Amino acid sequence: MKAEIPRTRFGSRGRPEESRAAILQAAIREFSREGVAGARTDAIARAARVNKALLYYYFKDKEALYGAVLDEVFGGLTATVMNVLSRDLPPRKKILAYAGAHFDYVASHPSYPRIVQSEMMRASRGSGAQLERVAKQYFRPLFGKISELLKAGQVTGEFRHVDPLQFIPTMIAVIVFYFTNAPVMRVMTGTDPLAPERVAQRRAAVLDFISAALFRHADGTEGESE
Amino acid sequence: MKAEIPRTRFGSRGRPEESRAAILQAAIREFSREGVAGARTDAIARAARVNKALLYYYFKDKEALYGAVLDEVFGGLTATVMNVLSRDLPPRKKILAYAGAHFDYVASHPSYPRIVQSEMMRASRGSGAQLERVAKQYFRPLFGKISELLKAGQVTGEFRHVDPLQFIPTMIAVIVFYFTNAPVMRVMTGTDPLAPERVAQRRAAVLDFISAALFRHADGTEGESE
DNA sequence: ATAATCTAACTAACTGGTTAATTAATTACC
DNA sequence: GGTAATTAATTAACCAGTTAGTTAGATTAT
Repeated sequence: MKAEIPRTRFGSRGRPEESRAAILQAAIREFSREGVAGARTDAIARAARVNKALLYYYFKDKEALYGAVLDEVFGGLTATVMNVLSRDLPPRKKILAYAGAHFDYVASHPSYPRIVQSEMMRASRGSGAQLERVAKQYFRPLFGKISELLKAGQVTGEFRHVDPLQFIPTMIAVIVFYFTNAPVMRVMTGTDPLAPERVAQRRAAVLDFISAALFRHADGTEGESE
Repeated sequence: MKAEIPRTRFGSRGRPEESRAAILQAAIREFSREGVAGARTDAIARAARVNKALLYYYFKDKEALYGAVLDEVFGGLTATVMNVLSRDLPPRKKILAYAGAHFDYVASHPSYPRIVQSEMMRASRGSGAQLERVAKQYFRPLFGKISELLKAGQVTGEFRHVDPLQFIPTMIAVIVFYFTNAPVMRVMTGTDPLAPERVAQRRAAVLDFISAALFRHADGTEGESE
């Protein structure tokens, strides 16, 4: 009756891993575009070319699916970036290598910073569990590594004396903000902020800012707060 | 006889202005906590101690209410900050006064940065209209003023040569990021990032970063990207 | 078989928005 | 000056459309 369907869908009896992966990717896009509350499970299933019930076969519920998305996103980022931080480099080079890698990762995964940002903002109730998990699992080690690096740079005299608790968030802000706010920039400039040359320009500016704010200059200029 | 102008808003029981204001304030809290999609009109009505239908009496629909919230938030911020930027001050003092004012405004309105940030991230479809309006109405003039200021500082030689299109978003990122990410910081440090002394500490760090990144130092150190 | 993978169809709860009625201040009119 | 009409402000109850999540069964590799 309806046996031959040359549809691209890997319907029943396909590669289960592919189904799962398709759901995850679709979920990343949907969550990043609409936010946790705005994301529709139907839309995710449709985008993944899968029946909605399959989401619930692979993931407990919407929140768990979101959790998996967070792991995918933060996992990928920290893997990339921690690798760079483990290399044996002098402090100045290393901090710039880290910032560059972080920037590049974000730049090449346009939906990621939106998810990161919106997760970071989730304060209240139940969501807190997810945030706590993510912060401890991914951010804490990252923070630790970068703190060490800052300390090392201060010991060699290459870096100004900055408080990691202030400087690290600042650095991440500078790296990420451009991408989360691309929509605004698009409206204001009328051009596409994600065009390759614009991104390259931003990259240079970010590294310049970090250098200016962190590196001790030729003369003895200082000026730390605390 | 008394046919004057009792323009003082006649109505019935209750203070209508108070009801409207209560709705707006409740909406600010709800939208900032839950996001646009996550915000529940029932919850807003409950928090404002008002019947839900009254929201729709004062505002066309949820989206219009959200628009009013945006105007409240962005209006308040730009009013404060534009005032500072119009003062007659030397560039260095003025940029720090601006950054300080921006920081203080955000610090004293804890739910505002969340709204700002989540609005900035709304890219796609229908929401675009709202974002475009806000960007043109509030951000554009602010951008213009700060650009002039940067130019003035460069002319007098006090500032490094930076591209406003890069520097302004960076500066705003540094000012705002700490507050949007307070939940994460709370988890990571175990302390309250919004405690007064922590906020004061952050304020100093922000101004320090901006100084380091923008002010030309005693020696001839330069280093701009573009 | 049988166990893993997948789907059509369904439902219970929720959510934005509406409606029709109610209350009280103001005004029109005698 | 009294009172009926008017109008703003407000609410209880409701509805139609969504939405997350379920169920019962189909398909297929081993």
